[in-house]
Amino acid sequence: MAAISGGKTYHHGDLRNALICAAVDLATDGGPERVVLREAARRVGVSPTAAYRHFDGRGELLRTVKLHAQCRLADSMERAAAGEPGADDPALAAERRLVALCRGYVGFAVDEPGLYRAAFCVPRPAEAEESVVGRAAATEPEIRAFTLLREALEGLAKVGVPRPEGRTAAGAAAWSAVHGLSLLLLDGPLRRLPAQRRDDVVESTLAMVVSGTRGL
Amino acid sequence: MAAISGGKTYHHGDLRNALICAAVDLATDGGPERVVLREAARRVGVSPTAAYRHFDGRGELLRTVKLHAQCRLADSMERAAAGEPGADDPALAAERRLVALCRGYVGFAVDEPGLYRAAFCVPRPAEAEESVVGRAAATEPEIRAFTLLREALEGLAKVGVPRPEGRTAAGAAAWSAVHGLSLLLLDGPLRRLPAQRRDDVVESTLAMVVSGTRGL
DNA sequence: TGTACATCAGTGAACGCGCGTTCACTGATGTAC
DNA sequence: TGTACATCAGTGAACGCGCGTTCACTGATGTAC
Repeated sequence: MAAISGGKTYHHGDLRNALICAAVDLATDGGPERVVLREAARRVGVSPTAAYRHFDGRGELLRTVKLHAQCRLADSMERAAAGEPGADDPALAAERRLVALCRGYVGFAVDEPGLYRAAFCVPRPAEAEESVVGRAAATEPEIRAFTLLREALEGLAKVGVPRPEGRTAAGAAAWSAVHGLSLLLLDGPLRRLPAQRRDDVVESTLAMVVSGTRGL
Repeated sequence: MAAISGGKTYHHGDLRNALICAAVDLATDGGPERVVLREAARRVGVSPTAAYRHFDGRGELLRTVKLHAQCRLADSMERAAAGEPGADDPALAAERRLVALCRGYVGFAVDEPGLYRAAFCVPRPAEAEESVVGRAAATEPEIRAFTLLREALEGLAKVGVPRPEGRTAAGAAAWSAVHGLSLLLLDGPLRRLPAQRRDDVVESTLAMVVSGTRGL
């Protein structure tokens, strides 16, 4: 039942959440591979063993961080879209929303590189193979970031822009563009671009997405 | 001087290259983090220490693999472009070349995921920080894959398609699209797409690139 | 209200692992006289 | 052509590190009577 409220409760009170927070911090400054069970426990001031009361092991801790990071990414997108002024022309409004979502996506990647990478990290081999057997090929829930992009494109479709048959693919294309851009900016050869040039590249890419999906 | 020729020469004959090959093999099936100095030495049948005659350490070995992977990527792009039939209309020819290069890019990523990831791996923190001081902010050589894309866009420009001021940015945008697409297909949520659907997504993305850069 | 007991959430020490790297060394090769 | 020696390319054992995980345990909490 665990009274969730603050302070030092009896044992620890909320160790699971404390560990998640520590692990998220680790990911924030160092990416997913920095998420280390022992270090998380250390930061919370607890023995490594204690973590096993709350998680199956390192894998589950990391998976939790990954989900958290995905939420944060989607939040950033929605925040960016919420700040966008509407427009009388619904097609223009839909286009603006799409662009804003993309800007929120790339913005999150640039501001929180570690978390961003965690959102897309991939479990180590052993686990991945077996889990397909174990969980009957569990279909992973669609990432909200992608849902947002897809819906924005559907909004465009309503006012007649992208043709229905290409719509899912258009979503994937748009996603590819912002995802690739983000990674080139973070880890890739665009890493050292000064902020001004970076914004240019971001805007060009978004222009490509908008005018490019118009044709699909 | 080392007579490079085959067989077991005196000491080893060509240990440096043998280690590189082993390390490339490791990267090929496991990505950059699988590149482990001890394992490379083991595969060649040599003590780990021997590697230090030829490399500064693990970092240098990995950097060598990375360069190799980048070359392979560019080769794949050029091969794809070479197979493309020309066209009477130079604008069409230029567009086809761009698309072929992109197809070669994504094709390499899909066929050689480990190497592809190695081509874009990023050195561990400590090294990165210090090397900037040590090598006076050495500008890394431009990746040939990007040069190819940029030149293809310049080809398009000659026949009047993208406007000059946006050309570099257009290159980055195109690169972003194929890079992001590749990673979503490899590690990301598009990982489990059946081959047919995957091709659809690839073609849509390429269509977005072409029609999208036309407007820049 | 008080006591006995089950349960839950932690501890601390230890395991085995594989890594990168360093040490003092040895044995093969090539070179000068 | 033969010998002494420098150099080069390897060996083998060891270091320290930090990790994930398991073990038998202890101490605090909540519950039944």
